Amino acid sequence: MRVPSRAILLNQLEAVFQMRGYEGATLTQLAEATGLGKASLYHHFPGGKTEMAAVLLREAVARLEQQAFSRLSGSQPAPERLAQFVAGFSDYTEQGERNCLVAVLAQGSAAEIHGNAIASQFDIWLRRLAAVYEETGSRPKRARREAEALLASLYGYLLTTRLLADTGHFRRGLKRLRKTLTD
Amino acid sequence: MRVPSRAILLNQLEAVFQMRGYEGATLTQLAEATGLGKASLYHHFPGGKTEMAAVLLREAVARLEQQAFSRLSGSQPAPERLAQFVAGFSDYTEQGERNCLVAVLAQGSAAEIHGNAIASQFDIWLRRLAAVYEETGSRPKRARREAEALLASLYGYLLTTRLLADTGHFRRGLKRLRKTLTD
DNA sequence: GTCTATACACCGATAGAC
DNA sequence: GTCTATCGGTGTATAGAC
Repeated sequence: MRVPSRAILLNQLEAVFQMRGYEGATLTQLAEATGLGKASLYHHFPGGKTEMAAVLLREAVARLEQQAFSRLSGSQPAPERLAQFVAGFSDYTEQGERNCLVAVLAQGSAAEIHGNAIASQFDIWLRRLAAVYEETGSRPKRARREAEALLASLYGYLLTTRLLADTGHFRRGLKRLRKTLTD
Repeated sequence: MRVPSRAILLNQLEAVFQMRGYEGATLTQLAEATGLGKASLYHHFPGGKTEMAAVLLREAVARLEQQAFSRLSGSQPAPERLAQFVAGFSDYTEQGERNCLVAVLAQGSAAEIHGNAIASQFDIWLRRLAAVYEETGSRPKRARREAEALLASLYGYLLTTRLLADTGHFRRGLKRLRKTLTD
């Protein structure tokens, strides 16, 4: 396998933060998940947990962009692009199996560091979604509300899937959501 | 003041758990928020953080029942009752200012203790919501999906409101949601 | 680049005086 | 019912050998 080992390492670390949250992820758990010793983690991330979270956050935003939001700019009709975006979001979360790190890092003490960056990133995303809704004929204000409703639904399904401990809930919910978008 | 001081104490503790999460809420912070010493907290909750979380969870479920779900059983038309339920949920979260403790305790290490109870409680809530949707003419399967979509939207708005750091987002979203229910 | 061993702060929790 | 003082354990982080 010629997969950059750095990517594997980041994926393993991300899994711990997703499951335990920022405060809940201890260096012992992060070390176990990666198969490295604590000191070795500090070789890769001299800044410790703080740096890990910062790197993983940038990485998560980039992946969301690539897998979901990039599908908003295409040649298909606007509703079809929105449905593709929802499908991309599902891919990003691995069909609801994994949480979104952006949401994870917006809570607790991590929010004090990353809160502003996350808030402005979400506003950018909402503008892009709203622009697509405007193509469907909605006026700016209404388009913004529709964009907000869509993101709330996506993150809502992601959250309630955890509350219900059932990823089938996520898959069915997003399927339904895609259908309402293309009707 | 003739307000039961126990209620004030619980409210102060709940605020810390809501803002910092279960792991993030330290005894030092809990003590500071209540104006008590750590040892005094152990007088009220001999089981420590574990007991606080358990008591607060029961209390939160009871308040959700009282403020939101109880409005599903009334004499008005089903859509109107659903809108009332949404309004009650808004009250419960103080218009998005405060997070839902049930959602907070479904994450990290607290999930290992309370996860099962939370999952079955949410299933009960979904059944009650689905029953109301059935009154509007939806078949059981569809009613269940509509119930899931409604809860996902509510908790989604609560989450994205935190991501955006803007409670106006929550108020507008729920207003919009109520409107779609009664149309 | 990985390890063992360790430093030191803070965590949850308890003892015991008042 | 509240406090101060303190315990043992674990958290993050570092030193230094290999």
